[in-house]
Amino acid sequence: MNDAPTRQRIVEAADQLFYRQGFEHTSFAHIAEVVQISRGNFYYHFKTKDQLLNAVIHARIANTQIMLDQWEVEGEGPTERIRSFIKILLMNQANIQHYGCPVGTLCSELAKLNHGSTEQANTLFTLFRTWLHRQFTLIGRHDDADELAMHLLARSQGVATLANAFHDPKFIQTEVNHMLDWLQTYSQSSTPS
Amino acid sequence: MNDAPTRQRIVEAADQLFYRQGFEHTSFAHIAEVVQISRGNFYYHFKTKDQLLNAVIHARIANTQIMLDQWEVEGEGPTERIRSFIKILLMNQANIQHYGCPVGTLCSELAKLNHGSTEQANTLFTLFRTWLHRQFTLIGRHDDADELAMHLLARSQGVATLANAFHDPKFIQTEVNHMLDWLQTYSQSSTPS
DNA sequence: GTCTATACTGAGATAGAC
DNA sequence: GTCTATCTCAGTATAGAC
Repeated sequence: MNDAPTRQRIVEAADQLFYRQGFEHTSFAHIAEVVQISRGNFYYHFKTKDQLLNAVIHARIANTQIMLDQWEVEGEGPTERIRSFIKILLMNQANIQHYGCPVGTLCSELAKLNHGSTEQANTLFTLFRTWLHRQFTLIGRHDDADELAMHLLARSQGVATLANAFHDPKFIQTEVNHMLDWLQTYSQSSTPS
Repeated sequence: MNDAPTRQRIVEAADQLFYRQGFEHTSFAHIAEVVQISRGNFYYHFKTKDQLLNAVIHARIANTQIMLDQWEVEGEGPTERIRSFIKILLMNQANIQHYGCPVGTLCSELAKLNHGSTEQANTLFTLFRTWLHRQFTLIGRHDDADELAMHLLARSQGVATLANAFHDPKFIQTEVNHMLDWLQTYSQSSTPS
């Protein structure tokens, strides 16, 4: 099924289970079952559950960076790139309806647990924030690039949360359209005053 | 400290702890400690943790309904009432930065736990949704009242999630202002085509 | 209605053989 | 690097005295 080194397979399985069931609710036993190893073997690779969480967060950070770099290369311009961001709501529609946003739900859970890795998880948000910031700056919104970045981030977060509660694909589509329209009003002013 | 019947004190303490620490992370021992009763006594009032959760959700539904009714009475018109909704982000600013939105975080957690009370918790969202729906209808937006309600709900959810991650009061204020501006564009068209 | 005592379970974590 | 066996502890839940 998967020939990757055990450590990596553990991280991948944990990543999925943390997303689908939450960090706290996911037990070593469950992960071990998915990876098809014994619980004992587990501790050869990760001494504690928190260590595993850190590995998962770092993997997510790396994967997110790769995705953002990809958008940077593929997108013809900043507006087109921001569109890529907005459209992940559609790309991951099914998962979002089932489990919410992987970033938002993890950060919320860790914040409640008062967990030491809360800030590490929040850097996932920061990754998107600074990337969007750069795109809006390129559009010419030097003064409010961060504000626009946060605004868009907040809107997609909200859509994910409600989509998770109401399971309504039409709602996601409608909100994505609104966000694309909203973006369009800024891209037209690409040569600012 | 609190002379209310024990059952009610348990529900109130659980409500707070579920909000601050999450449902799963909160133990009977912790609640019992807050309420100053023994763990054994606990089971006289609630046979299971799920029963307690249901009591908490119903208490929240009742309290939310009271708040919405209050806004209905106090607000001079639908626009003013919707402003009350938007401004809870400022009213509860401190709590939201610490613990996120009480509705959103509970629904997200229960969805991940695949918990039987997920739908019950989601009715909290529905309460706001239908209330906002009515206000937008009164403004004259008969055709897209629900869409506008969901849109506003989503935006406040997103703001709560990011405020929880970044702890930035200025961000909340900025977004609230944007929402109030957005609302204003609709209230002016109160006599629709 | 409230208490103490206790049973039962599952989870994180360790030791040591292979 | 992987396994089995085991420890410890916290959490839910029950029984029964007061």
